[in-house]
Amino acid sequence: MNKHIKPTESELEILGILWERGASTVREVHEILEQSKEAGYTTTLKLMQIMHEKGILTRDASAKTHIYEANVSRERTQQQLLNKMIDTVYNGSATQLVMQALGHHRSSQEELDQIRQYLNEMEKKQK
Amino acid sequence: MNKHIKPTESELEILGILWERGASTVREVHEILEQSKEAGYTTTLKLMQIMHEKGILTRDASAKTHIYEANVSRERTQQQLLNKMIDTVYNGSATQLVMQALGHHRSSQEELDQIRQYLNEMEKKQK
DNA sequence: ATTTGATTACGAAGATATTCGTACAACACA
DNA sequence: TGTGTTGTACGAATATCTTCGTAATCAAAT
Repeated sequence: MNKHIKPTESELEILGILWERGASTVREVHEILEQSKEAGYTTTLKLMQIMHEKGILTRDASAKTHIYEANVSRERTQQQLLNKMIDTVYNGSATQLVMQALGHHRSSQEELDQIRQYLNEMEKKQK
Repeated sequence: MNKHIKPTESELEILGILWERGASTVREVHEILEQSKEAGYTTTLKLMQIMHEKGILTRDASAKTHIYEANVSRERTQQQLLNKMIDTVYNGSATQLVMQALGHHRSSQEELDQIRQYLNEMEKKQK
């Protein structure tokens, strides 16, 4: 089965936090969420419970305070969203997306080199 | 005023078509939409009417068959979605996104060169 | 043991998005 | 003029997402 991940906006925010922190309690997630967004605690709780029902999160409920963890990989989710975006918004051109991404974010010298190296490797493989 | 664009999934699909085709009738949009999605004609109509109400589309209603056009630029919308995506899903790293985009889409030699050239220009500007 | 604080469970309200049936208007042409 | 076709308007049903109040549960502190 090739599970089709389609997290909502709010769910993505929570996933982002769990990917960064790893397994966490609702309170921990909520406290980070609060920094950028106004929300009640039970709202965050409910969201995470629903995500658990959907299978997006796993949880350890052995202790009173449950511990949640992302059950979809960051990479898979990234790739899925990226593909969708290239398809609908960039009309299929990954190159367009790449250049726009580069154009609007200051990249360090190291990052530019990293990308260049990546390009070189890709070229070799093509031959 | 800096309008904050936040098209829904369905709206994005329609925008994508209008960006490609330019001003179009509901039927024209609908026929393209049908190729990748199942939907009734009136559903597409309603969506485009709502988008018009929201200001996402303009329309010429002088003739019986109305003609719709995107009222948000592709670039602005791309940038907005891209930023959001880099922020939440790529943890702020545009470089990560760029490499993943390159890694999963066969790029032609021309495209690779184009990107390299772009990198060089960016480097010059930095100094 | 009782109180206090933190946590989860549950349900429901509100908001938004999606879908489509039906009615009405305009047009085409036999 | 009458009939069929194509289009828009409108409203409503459905689905989904988001938010939060309240009650029940558990644990720690007094």
